[in-house]
Amino acid sequence: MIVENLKVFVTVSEQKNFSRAAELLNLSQPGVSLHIRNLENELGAKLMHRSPKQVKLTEAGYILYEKAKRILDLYDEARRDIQLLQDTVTGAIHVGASFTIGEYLLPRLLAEFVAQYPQVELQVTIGNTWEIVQKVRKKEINLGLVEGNVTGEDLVITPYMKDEMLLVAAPDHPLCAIRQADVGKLQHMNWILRESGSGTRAFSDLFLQEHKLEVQRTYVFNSSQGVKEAVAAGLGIAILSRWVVRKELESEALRSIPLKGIKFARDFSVIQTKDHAPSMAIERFVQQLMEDAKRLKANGLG
Amino acid sequence: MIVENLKVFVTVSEQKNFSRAAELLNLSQPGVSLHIRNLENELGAKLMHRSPKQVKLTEAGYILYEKAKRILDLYDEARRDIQLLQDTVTGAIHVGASFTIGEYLLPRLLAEFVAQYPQVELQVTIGNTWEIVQKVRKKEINLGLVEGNVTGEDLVITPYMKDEMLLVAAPDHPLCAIRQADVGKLQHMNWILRESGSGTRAFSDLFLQEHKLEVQRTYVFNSSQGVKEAVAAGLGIAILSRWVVRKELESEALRSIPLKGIKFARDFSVIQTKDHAPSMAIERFVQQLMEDAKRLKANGLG
DNA sequence: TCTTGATCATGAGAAATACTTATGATTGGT
DNA sequence: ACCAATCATAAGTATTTCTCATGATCAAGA
Repeated sequence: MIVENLKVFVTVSEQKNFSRAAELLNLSQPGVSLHIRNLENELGAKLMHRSPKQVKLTEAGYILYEKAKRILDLYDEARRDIQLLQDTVTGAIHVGASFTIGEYLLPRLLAEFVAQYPQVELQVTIGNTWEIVQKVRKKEINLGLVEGNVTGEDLVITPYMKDEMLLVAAPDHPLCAIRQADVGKLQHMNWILRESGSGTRAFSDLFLQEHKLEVQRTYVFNSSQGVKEAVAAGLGIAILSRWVVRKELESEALRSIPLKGIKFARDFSVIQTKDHAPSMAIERFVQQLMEDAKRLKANGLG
Repeated sequence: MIVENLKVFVTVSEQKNFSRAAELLNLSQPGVSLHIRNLENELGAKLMHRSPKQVKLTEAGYILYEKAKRILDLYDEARRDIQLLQDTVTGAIHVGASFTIGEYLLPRLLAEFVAQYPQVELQVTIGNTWEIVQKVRKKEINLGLVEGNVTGEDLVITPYMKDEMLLVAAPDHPLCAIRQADVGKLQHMNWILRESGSGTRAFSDLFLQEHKLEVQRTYVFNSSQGVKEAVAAGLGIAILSRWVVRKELESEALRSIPLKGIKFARDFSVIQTKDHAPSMAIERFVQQLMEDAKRLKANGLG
């Protein structure tokens, strides 16, 4: 224990007996003597009169005793409060997440959460945005983490983080040669897309539609990994979250193409049903999610 | 330091930076990490989120932080108060003591006192009761510890301990053969006495006079040791404090002769001048003297 | 009076812990 | 892609703590 020295001192003071204190503390009697001697050396004062018949606090000892008792109380309180915090947060959480969030952001968050609340049982379901929203509605999961503009009267939707979307291509793609690409350059391209129902797909569709871009060919994958591989192989271009392509951008396997005057962005949101009060565990989970997002933002990510 | 773990934790919490905390604490950065890890293991909860860009307390960490600050404050208070106690008790004490007290009781008391109040400079003068009283009057010494019935309008005399006097003789002395000696048997004996002015001498004189005892011969020594040697050599008998002959009685070098119906006793007293307020050091010294006497009494001595 | 029991101190060696240096991993900035 | 800052990890060393054995003190009882 952290304050063991003081614990020993208080026990001896109250027992007025080194040997008895040693037993109570599961220690040898010389061990107890040592503790007291250490304290006396550190404080530069004799703390107790010792004799075979009587152990009695000196004045200095009494001063320390009064403080030490309060210190031990405080430490116990701290331990109890922390324990209580963890005990309160029990039960199970079933989290749903879209592929982007579930594969690239959630793992670290979960690790932190279980470290702090080890009593909570966590289950994760990954699916595309549409699937997750459906499961939240059917209460098959407690909360969903998805991207894009989900709507629904029966749902509570809380954006918690900005997500930057990037237009990516293989490094040897013609677009990469252009100094300042603009949207006009994107006509008649081959596009790699996620399947329908995916938030990333919805985002891409919206972009293509808004800028009236003609598409030459499309390839559809139902995983981010597939999309990335296809883009890297030079099969086409894609719009993906920065989180998804972070590693590939660093290793130059993919390249991000900035588009003049266009900043792709969307929100990551928490989706919950309206009706019943969430459990303590869920509340804490959301709280930690928010804090984590804040921390990422402070670090210049988010 | 006793609460070093918490000190490290608080420092890191406030600096929000392990390395900086390490510098402040004169520790290596891994050392700091270790402290925090130990705390986390002991409390079974993660205390801080660590990242190169930010160190932040978890909820459990915040709980501990609040308590830890108060614990450190309490410990500092304790240390300060104890230091204050010892600082207050400074200066010099000049103690005078009669031979009996000075040689047989004072040494242990002094050892205890300097352990508790190391800043006090102690000087001791040993002399017979009369000499000590004179020195107190002349303020050559701060206080005197003497035996017997000292009187004096100008002095404060505080008895603090009973002293038992014993009639002692060599083991082969005729008196030792008598089963129940009484005062009558003490006529025409050889007596070993201390010099005039000694409290022990005054006690002996009073005893001889009260019981109208004729003395055959007297030998006078100005030290207890001399008296004991003379008695042991069979030169005569003497009345001495139990404290003086304790060892000799145990080793059978001398024997105590109980006298029917007579219990020798006198007081040990503290002698101080009336006029000026004693220094803190002197006050504490007297206080400790009293406590020590109480402790001896509790142990069946006094 | 001698022994006995209870108690605390001390010393030596063993076990546990803390500390440091060197190195690795992560992250954000240039 | 590299650099700087920061925390984690590993291995070896140093320090501290612990226990066992023993010694000293003291009072009580045979």
